[in-house]
Amino acid sequence: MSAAGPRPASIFDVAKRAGVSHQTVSRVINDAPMVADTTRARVKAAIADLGYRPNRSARTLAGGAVRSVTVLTTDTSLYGTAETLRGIEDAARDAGFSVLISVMDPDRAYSEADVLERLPHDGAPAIVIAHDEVTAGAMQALRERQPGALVATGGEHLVAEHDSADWRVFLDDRTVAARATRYLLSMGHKQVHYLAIPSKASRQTGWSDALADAGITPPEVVHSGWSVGAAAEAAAALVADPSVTAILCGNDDLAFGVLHAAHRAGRSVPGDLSVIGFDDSPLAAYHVPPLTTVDLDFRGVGRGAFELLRHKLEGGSDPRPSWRSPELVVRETSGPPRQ
Amino acid sequence: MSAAGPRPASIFDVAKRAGVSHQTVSRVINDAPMVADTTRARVKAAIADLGYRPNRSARTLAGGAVRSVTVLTTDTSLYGTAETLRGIEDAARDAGFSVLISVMDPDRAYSEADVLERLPHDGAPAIVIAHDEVTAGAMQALRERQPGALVATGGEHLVAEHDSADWRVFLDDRTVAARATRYLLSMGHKQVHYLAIPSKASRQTGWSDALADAGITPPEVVHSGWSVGAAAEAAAALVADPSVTAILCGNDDLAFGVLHAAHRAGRSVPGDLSVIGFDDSPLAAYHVPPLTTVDLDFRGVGRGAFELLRHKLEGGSDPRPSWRSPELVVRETSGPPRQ
DNA sequence: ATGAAAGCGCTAACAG
DNA sequence: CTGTTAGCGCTTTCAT
Repeated sequence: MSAAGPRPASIFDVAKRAGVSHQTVSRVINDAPMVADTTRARVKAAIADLGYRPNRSARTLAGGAVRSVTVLTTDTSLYGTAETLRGIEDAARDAGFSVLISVMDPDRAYSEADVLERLPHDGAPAIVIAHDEVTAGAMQALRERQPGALVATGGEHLVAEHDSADWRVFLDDRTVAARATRYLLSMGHKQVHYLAIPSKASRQTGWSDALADAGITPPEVVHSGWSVGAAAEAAAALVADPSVTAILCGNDDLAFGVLHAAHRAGRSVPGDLSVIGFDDSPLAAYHVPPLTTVDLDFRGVGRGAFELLRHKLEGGSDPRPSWRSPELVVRETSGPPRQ
Repeated sequence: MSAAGPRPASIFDVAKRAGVSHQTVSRVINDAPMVADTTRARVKAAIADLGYRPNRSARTLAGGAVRSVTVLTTDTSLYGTAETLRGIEDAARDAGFSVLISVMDPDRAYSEADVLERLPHDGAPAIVIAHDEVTAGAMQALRERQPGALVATGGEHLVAEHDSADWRVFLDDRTVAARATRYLLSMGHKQVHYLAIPSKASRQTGWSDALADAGITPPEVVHSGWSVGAAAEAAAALVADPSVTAILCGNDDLAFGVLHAAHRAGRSVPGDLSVIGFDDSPLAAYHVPPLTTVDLDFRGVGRGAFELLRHKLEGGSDPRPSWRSPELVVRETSGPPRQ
């Protein structure tokens, strides 16, 4: 009813076999200096013979350097989240960290204690992928309890401006949203509508700012769930309205939903209607027609989040942002309005 | 340069504050019987006051019941993998387990030691989402080292038939692949082609079996990578061939790629060409045109994998498969060949 | 119903 | 360069 057979080899077994103290073994497995080459070799041989592998729990407990990150998120299947996670994993693996992932329910309420409960122990390093109320709450809770061991991605809108930014990593989707909106305007569209993802994304701000700058009153935002299906429904009325010629969508999935709805409503794209998404998900370029969207380097941001966390943990050289800036990728779902 | 401020409260702090021994506190946090109600209340109050939370590493080290699973996989962004992971997470959370995820590089070679390295300690419970050589290798390595603490999903083709199935959980995609093939044949297609995902999936076997049963020699399989783009390229020649009227694709992404290629080649779907995918990913129903595909309950399988693992760990009632069987979902990318 | 003692496997701080 | 001594915070097992 239980796991394996005999008790796994411990550091003491290795020590005995190599004829050294357990401490020397510890030094070897931690690549510490001050070990004679011959000793090191002998220990390594013993390790190999015994199939010894260090016990992570023991290491953590004994207070060695931290080697794990917990990622808090609500939905691993959303493109942005999944990619960010990938980036974190990549970077963490390179650094020899293991990744714990804790998925929260977007429809539940979490107390501070509930959030802390998700860490392996108090003060454990964490990265929050914040894009909704639940994750934003988790972010705040950890921010207060362990500011030195927290990094969050996203949520630009969620924190006060004066707050130091040394614990957050995000893409400037606001600026690019404004750019996308201006691009549509410049092609002759008189108005640009916005179909919003559930998260209060700053891209919405960029959109309305750009409209305001152009002297246009932003129309009412249409809200959608995260799924393609939800978007298709939410946008049904919008696409049916012949006066609507351009829709900016909170992400690619919503854009696909809009495209579907437009097709059903008999409106051609981009002839009757221009549609722009956010994410540049893998399908965007291969949709029929290919989707105009915004390239968002979530994977890079994930890497950046990990690097920043590690920096906070261990010091060392300041990590510099290394991800691509958001960029508008014009494909075939956008064009001038048909006159 | 380090985490939080003062040392987090330990079981001893709680004990002192509640005026009991640390052992009693342990009993309380483990819901053990044999604790007076008043004592229990007092301890709980102390826990709340101090904001105490048990340290997972210490618990694990001390040999308490295991409360974590490590999931080994190669790609968290593939639909099937992501959904399976979701299912595992859901079930694990319900059971109070934490989920460790270890993502392997599909293009690397891993020794047995490399695989074991990814577990927090020897004998730690693991679930392998096996769908390529790397994960299949990990599955075998763990199978040998710790048969009692391993469950794998997928990989029906990877193990000998006589092997007991008490550690694997999978969808019967072979049968449904045969059914899909027969469905195409029954509509009048003389031949059905297959665009394969990199993984040696049993759906390919189902396809060729169905053709053979119908007295048709299966055409050469066309191989594709996992991405939509790769599929579009891999299928370019196939879709350009007017004698090809039906293509079964290894998954939905490949199908989207084929649809894209077909569009570029000027072949109409389903008039000139029928296309069927696997997965019923969220986009399938909303593609233009909606994709005929196979519903695969990965999330259910993920749950099932966790339940099975837990059963192996703790005994208890036999978990029964609770996921949906694969089912063909006919939408608008399939039909009779144009005569 | 509660407490005391021992130890899980490891690292840290000190001795040599 | 190497060994010794203390814990880390918790759960056993055995007393009481």
